[in-house]
Amino acid sequence: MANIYDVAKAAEVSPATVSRVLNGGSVSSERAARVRAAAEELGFRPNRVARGLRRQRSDVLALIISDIENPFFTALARGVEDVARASNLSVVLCNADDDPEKEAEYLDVALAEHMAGVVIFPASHAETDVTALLDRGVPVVAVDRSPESATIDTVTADDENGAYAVTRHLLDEGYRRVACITGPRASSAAMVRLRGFLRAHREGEAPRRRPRVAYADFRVRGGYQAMSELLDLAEPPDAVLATNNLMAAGALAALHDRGLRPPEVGVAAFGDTFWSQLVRPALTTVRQPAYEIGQAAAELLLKRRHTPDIEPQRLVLPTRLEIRGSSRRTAATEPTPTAGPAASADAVVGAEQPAGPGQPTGQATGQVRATGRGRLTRPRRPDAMT
Amino acid sequence: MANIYDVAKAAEVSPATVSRVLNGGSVSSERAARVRAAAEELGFRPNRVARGLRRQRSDVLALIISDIENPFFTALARGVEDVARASNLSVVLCNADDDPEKEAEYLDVALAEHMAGVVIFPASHAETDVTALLDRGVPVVAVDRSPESATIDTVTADDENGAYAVTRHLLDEGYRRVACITGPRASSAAMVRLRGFLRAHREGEAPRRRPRVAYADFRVRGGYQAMSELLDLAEPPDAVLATNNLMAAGALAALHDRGLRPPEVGVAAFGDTFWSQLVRPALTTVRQPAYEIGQAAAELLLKRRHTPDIEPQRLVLPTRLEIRGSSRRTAATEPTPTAGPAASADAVVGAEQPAGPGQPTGQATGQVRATGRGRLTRPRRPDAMT
DNA sequence: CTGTTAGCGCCTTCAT
DNA sequence: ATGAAGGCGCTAACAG
Repeated sequence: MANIYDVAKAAEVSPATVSRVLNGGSVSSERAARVRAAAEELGFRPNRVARGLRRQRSDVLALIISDIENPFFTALARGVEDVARASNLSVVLCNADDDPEKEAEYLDVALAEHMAGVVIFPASHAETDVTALLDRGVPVVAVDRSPESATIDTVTADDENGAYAVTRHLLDEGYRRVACITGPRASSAAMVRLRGFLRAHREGEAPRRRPRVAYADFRVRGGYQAMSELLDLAEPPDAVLATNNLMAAGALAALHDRGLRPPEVGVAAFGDTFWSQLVRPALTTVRQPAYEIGQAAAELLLKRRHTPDIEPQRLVLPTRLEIRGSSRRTAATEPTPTAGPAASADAVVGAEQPAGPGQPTGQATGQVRATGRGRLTRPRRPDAMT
Repeated sequence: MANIYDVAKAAEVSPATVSRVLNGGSVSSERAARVRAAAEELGFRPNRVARGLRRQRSDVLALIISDIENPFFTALARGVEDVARASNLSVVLCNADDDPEKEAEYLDVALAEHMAGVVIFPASHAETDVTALLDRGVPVVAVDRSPESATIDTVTADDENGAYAVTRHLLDEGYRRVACITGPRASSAAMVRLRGFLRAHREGEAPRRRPRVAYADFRVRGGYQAMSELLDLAEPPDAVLATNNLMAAGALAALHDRGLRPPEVGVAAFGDTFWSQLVRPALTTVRQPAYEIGQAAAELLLKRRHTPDIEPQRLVLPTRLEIRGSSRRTAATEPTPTAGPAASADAVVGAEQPAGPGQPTGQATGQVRATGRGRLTRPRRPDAMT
């Protein structure tokens, strides 16, 4: 494979001139043309490894996530990618699989490869250690939570207010015993969301009794079991908030198995996904601005890459409440339709359309991208968040 | 950051000795211990960029996929990863987004970074060009289809027989006008699946009339429109096969909007996903062995890495038919249940359980991994494929 | 604007 | 078993 010396020889210039042509140094247009022609002729591709060694920095950015199967991350990845590509950086995805050890390996790779930067969704608050990267000047931005090991740029969704808003919504719909299925106590996300849930209960005009909280494992099965146990109580809840989409799926299955059907029992969930609009009735969710988080993280990275010494920032992005049939009690008290099982339960607020013709496409291929591309033709409700 | 010279000095040996300790050369155990201690002390991390430059090869493997949001790829990625990690290779994911240009960029990166190998799901049969990689000795394995530009190792699912089997199943269930919603004519996957569909029709005891085929775009919206048009025909189909999961979602929505409900109209789809078991009734699918494909691809890559000159291989892996409520006409002719809209439509074949407690978890976290880990406790039906 | 030169960190002969 | 030395391909500093 040709290198710059070969090109230089063919173009009858020095290697430095070839390098300048490649990297935008000042070269007479005549020589530059000769270089380009020679490079083309020889099929020359600059060797990034050598360049990286010399420059002590590559132009590849690592995005380390904990679960590639989670739609949140796919949207996040697009946000990172779109911003990075605009700055001529490539993004590689590393799937740490929620395993601190695997994550450490990828952090090692990022370090040893002198990557341009790392966007990381830390597998663990305590164990994730990014100091080695920082010591070597590799910018690191954390998403969702920040590692204990260092104070760094962080981008998070405003989960607490999201949980608060959706809980308020359930209470406002007239549900009286709203329960929460949340994740393990060790998960800060689970705790933050729970906090918002509890705050909404404390604030009501009439003080309410302490709401039921079930701790599960962020998985479908856990959601199923938690919901089942809640329904077995002497005073079962009449609505439930699941703090992630998998547990919501489990909760829906549990309800279904007992012949209960939202919004008879109200259901809402954290995390808007592909199937949120696909199930009948469609599921009320708190949408996390995954794409925007990715964008913001990449932007912070680029900023810090340019000016390493600015103060670490903490960005908190608002969530959005997507109110759908699963939590609209009003729809449930209407007469049951005859045509199809859920023909009216799909009715949703305002200008939103039923899950049929158009919207699901947006969801499937990444609704969040729509924002970036201006393809979001549906009138947007104002954010339910303050 | 410390380099081997620093370590060598601290350990009072030569840099070559340090290198040998790192890479398993012969070093006296006493010196080796000194080197290790010094390396530990200095927090030394070998610089992979320099190593890559010297060795002309990295130990990172690229997986270039066309759509990170497609569950097929997430499972595929796990398969690649698990095999690669066993050989101490890291895997980075590159999301080419079905864009040949983006794909070319990532191929470029893989080339310029001297990656250990590339597993690629080619965005285009015609445009994807991997010759540059091959010329430089970077092994490339194609998944699903092989690029026109070269004959290389390829791993595919047996889509034609999968389509054949599921179509047979629909016919055997007694559906008489089975239509197919397939992808664009330019997509070889769409054409191969269609071929299986048509073959099943030709083979029946009684020759059947030529079945309806709708060409759509592999997206939800396209599936919706195609289904709508099929239903508008004078003789609408009583069953439909969608050749990917997104179009299936669209088709389901279209049926729903007309008050039709599977299995009244039979529905089956290519691609088993998270929500296949979540919808009611659960969706009959042709499961593609994504994880296994990933494994096989990585294994081919490793093999070729070691022995570059073996003949290119073509592996074809069997699909599996997952029969669920959406295509079981017998269930549909039973009296409509009173408790909940879908209480009985969930009944599924054999030992398979309803979508509640356990199975969805397996799905959500990657059913295919279960196979690898031996966690698949449910009795397996024999493969419907021959 | 252009060429010469040194060296990024490592591995790998080649000697010993 | 060990050390010395060259060079992978590129860029940045310095001269001209």
